[in-house]
Amino acid sequence: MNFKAVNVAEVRSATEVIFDALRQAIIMGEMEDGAPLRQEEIAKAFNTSRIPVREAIVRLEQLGLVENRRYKGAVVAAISIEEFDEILDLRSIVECDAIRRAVPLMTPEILAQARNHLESFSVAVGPAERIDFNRKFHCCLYEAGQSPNYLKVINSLLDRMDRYLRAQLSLTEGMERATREHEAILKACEDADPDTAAALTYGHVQGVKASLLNYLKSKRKAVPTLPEPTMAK
Amino acid sequence: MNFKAVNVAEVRSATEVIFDALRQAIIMGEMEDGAPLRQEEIAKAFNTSRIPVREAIVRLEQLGLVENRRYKGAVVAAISIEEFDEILDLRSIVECDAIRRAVPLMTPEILAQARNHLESFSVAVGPAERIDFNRKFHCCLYEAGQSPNYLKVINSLLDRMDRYLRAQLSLTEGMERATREHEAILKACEDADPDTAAALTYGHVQGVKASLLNYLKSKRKAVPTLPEPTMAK
DNA sequence: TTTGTTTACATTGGATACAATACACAATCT
DNA sequence: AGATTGTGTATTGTATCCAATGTAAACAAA
Repeated sequence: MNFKAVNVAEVRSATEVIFDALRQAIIMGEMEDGAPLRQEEIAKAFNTSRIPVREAIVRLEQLGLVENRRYKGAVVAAISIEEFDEILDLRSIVECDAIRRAVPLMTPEILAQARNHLESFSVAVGPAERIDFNRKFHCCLYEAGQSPNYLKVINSLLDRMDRYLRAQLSLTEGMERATREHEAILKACEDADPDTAAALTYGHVQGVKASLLNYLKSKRKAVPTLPEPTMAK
Repeated sequence: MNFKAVNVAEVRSATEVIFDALRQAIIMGEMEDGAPLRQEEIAKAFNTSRIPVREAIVRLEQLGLVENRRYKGAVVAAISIEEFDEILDLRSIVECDAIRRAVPLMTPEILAQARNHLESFSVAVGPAERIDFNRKFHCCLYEAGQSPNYLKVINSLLDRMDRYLRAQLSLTEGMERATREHEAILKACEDADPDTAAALTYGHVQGVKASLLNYLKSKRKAVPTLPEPTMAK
């Protein structure tokens, strides 16, 4: 007898599989803002009926990743500039407090792992990889705090925002700044200095907010009323 | 032609109706912690099939109001003492910042409405009514801030906590203290003093945390290992 | 009595079928 | 032409049915 044991309790339902896949696709920016999620199409792709697809969509809707309108279906939810402003303020205060709670509970292992993520982040080439390690770095630190509710809020906000960071993390300037700030945050954690870590985290997120809003505003100003003729199909 | 127009788009789906009803029942404490939500039973009660019931349950699960285990069904989610501690810390900082953002945007109408809620709260007799007006008072102020994401987080946390406030708001002491603190918060808002309003809100929630944790700990200590014989059925 | 096994039943997960609605386009009228 | 109405099709919402799983009672063995 020769088999690989698998925890039966972890076998996932169709709903979970579909939810994870859709969530990942949206977070990674593989679906444009406003792109529709057709139940039948998704069901076929996963070889299931529409029932688990619908439940996955309901979950996405509850997370704010899609907007679901009766008899019209779900589309990937976009974020307005005003909402970015608000979400990043909210992230500032929650992540700031999350890391303050976490610092006293950080073990050498966690700090080492965070440093790994930081290193992977700084040498990553593609935007997707960078976004991924950026998140892993921050959340790795927050997770030390054993505060599942803080984490749920943070992750939910990051889920909605992450894909918009591509532009920032494609620029050398953005990468250098992020790496520098991450380094400072990690050092404060290693020094077991919660208040400094908290202040740096707050400043970091506010910095992201400033550069993101700046970028979005300039982009929208560049397209005053109509898309460029060359963009038309 | 003479008829009252009704926005058909607002006619709600079975899923929405069921979701609202279940959510309300859980918030109001009409279902004990751990009570199972049987799909068939609920479907019969609403004269629908189990499909919309399942989607409603998925939404409740995403909000943390129920725990849903595969092939075992959903039960009303309880909150541990550690989680109360965490949730109330999270509420403190989010509500604190929410009111800070809101104060500059408060109109006389909003302030008047808040005062109404405060008045209704202080004279309310039943715990359910008190919980309701307590929430209306606070959220009425936060809503002035036009920060839907702050509100969503706050409401989600309140949804999970509110029913546990019954005991606090059944005591004269708790009511008097709450009314006094509400009065102070409202005054700071009327004075257009965001920082004072924020500080008072923070203190208010932390006060709730202290008294709630104190109550829960004493209650659990009173029942060391087994329930009293008289409680057995 | 206690432990393990079988079996029947209750409950949930998912597939299929049908109903309700939106949308696009043709037909009609002024 | 333009507006209006009818019609067909795509899509979503819900009901019904079957399969997979959990639960507990009945039963057998020690």
